[in-house]
Amino acid sequence: MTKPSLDHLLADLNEPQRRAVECPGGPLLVLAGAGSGKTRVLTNRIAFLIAAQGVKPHEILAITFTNKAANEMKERVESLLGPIARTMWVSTFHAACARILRKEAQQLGYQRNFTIYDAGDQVRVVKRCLKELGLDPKRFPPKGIHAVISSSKNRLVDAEAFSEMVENFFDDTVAKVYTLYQKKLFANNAMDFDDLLMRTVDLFQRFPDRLEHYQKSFRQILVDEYQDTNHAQYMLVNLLAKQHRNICVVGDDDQSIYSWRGADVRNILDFEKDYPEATVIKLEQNYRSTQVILSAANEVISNNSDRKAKELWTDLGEGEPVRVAEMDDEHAEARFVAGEISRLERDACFRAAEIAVFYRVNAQSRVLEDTLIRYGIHYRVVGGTKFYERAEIKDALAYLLALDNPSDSVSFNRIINSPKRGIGAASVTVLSRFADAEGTSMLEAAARAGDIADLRPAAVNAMAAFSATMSQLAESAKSAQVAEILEETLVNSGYLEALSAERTVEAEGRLENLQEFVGVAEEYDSLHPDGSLREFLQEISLYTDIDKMTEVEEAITLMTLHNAKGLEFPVVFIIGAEEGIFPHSRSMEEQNIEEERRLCYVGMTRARQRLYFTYTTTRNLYGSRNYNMASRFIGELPEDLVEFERSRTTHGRFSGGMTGRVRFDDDIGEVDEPATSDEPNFFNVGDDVVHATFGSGVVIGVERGGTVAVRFAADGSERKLMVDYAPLRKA
DNA sequence: CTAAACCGACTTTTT
DNA sequence: GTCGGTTTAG
Repeated sequence: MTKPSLDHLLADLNEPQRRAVECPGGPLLVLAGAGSGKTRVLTNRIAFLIAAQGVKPHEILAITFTNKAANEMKERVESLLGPIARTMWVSTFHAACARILRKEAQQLGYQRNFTIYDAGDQVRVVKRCLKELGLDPKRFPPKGIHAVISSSKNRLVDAEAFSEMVENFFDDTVAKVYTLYQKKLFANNAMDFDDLLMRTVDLFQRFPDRLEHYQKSFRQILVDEYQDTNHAQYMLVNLLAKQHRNICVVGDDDQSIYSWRGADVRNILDFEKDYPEATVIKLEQNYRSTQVILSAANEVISNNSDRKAKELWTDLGEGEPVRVAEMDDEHAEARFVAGEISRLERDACFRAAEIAVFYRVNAQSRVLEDTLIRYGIHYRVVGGTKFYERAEIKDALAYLLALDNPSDSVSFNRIINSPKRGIGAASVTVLSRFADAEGTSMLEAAARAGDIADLRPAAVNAMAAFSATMSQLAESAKSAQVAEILEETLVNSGYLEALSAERTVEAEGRLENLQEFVGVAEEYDSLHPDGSLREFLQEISLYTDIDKMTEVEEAITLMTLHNAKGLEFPVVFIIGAEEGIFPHSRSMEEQNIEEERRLCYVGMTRARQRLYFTYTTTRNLYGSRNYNMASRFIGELPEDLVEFERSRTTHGRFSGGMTGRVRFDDDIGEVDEPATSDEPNFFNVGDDVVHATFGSGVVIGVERGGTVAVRFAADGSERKLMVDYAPLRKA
């Protein structure tokens, strides 16, 4: 790869973009509106610094919020500069901190193989703390306590500082839990997500030479999505930038939607106060959406106070009006969306992959999914229950973590009786007490189960067997590749066998997930032939599903508005635009309307060509019926840019007989509704059916979501099957 | 110790 | 409506 010419790096940039790329150094604030080409500015700027300013790649620290964004940036810079770009630090805050902390672990008394606990693990530890302190989890909900601890860490308030500023009884209790919680993490040689940030700042403050070392080495620092940084992250970058003051932050205050996670818009709003000599550049030309969409979004967001004035514009042309549809209920809404999608694919030649539906809460996706299945529209859901949060994946992961870090008691507790080994809560408590008394890990204690007087013989045997399995696995883990270790673990632990023995549809799915996990490990092995289990775990622990979201199959995309940030689609539906849903009732209580409005702005500005809003007059959510008004955000749309329509429903018509084939054939979606009665994939209770594998049977139940329950003649087993996927037909 | 029954929570979640 | 956690019965 030859050096790119500077012209190449500056070509096709507009004036402000070019100024941002060329800015030689010093503090730089780029206010980048949605779709204004900020990623391009960021990558070209990095390349420019290296090619024209003589900055070495390893002197660059570029921070993004997702691994996906980091990888994309790395790739793009690499395509500009070639492999030397690989020595750059391009990563998330958490990954950068983990890297630093692994190197400096001894300074803080940690071992470098510390485990990183995710949110679920964290709550589990809090629960244990509550138990040990004899506190009632009803009065002190673990999740709530954890939230306080987490937000304290994000504000760099450690357990000690927290204890000193206690103001009431509740906080006093939290302080005790917080202190014990930290003690436990340390004993487990573990850190939680928030620790990664807080402890790195702590490291820098306690060991100035360490700070100086990193300050010196990072000559240029760039931070993306700066509006979403929390206090700890703010401190981190500002500490690191102190020496060279070459700090470039990019963001958009109008897209700050994570304040509830500790993000502080002040960080970006006050940048010019922090750095009075800062260069400020606004990117307002949008290369994504039609002018109608932008004008509508501008109008909505202008209802917010306390923002940096910004007005997006485009030369892509006016475009279609924003369409707003009122529907009777969530089913009609779903049918409207499905009908429009069919129409767009047929008449306007949009591909499924170009269409997305956004909603405020995950629970809204279910009805939509049911309907899409019935319409035969392929979809994929981003977010929701995440792959790495599924029980079986966490179990498998816990085995690997325990092999790598024997001190990790959270992982130990997870796997000691999974699969069932007859080691119940009582035995584990005894074991835990023994481990504490002896000052050893629980795994070590299990190996010495025979020495523990209070254990039942059966439990002793089970623990000895478990311990033997673990040491055998640890032994072979020394030389094997990750995928082999994983497979061996699943087999030798008996996990796979227990799952297979269940013979249920659920277990089937879990086995598939585990297979996929093995696939992930195989991919890692082939990508990193010299990798280790530890490095694999490191990568996995900071990984989320969104990272691997690629536009592969032809399917529409379903996700929450939060997950939509940073993405774009030619066609966007925002559903459930109702007071109480969006804006969400919780945010209204907390007076966070402005953040909801920013969320709306984010959603709208994802759309390239077509934008839809839908709302319903009545909605069933969480099992009860609600009557909502249209969202205030609908009212904030400029009338002349909107095309409004209402479902032409005759109210009160229901097709009777709840046999699982309830249909309302009375609204706009009607034209595209597939026929039900002669559908090949439609079954009623009592139908005789034949399955390719299981043989003949009878339908004993019809459920929502295109699922039928079938009892099979061969073995009398009852299975739930997806009619659209299962090889099932009427006899 | 395990399985069934029961109870209540439930916004969003880049790491 | 569903999940996860806790209680209770076997």
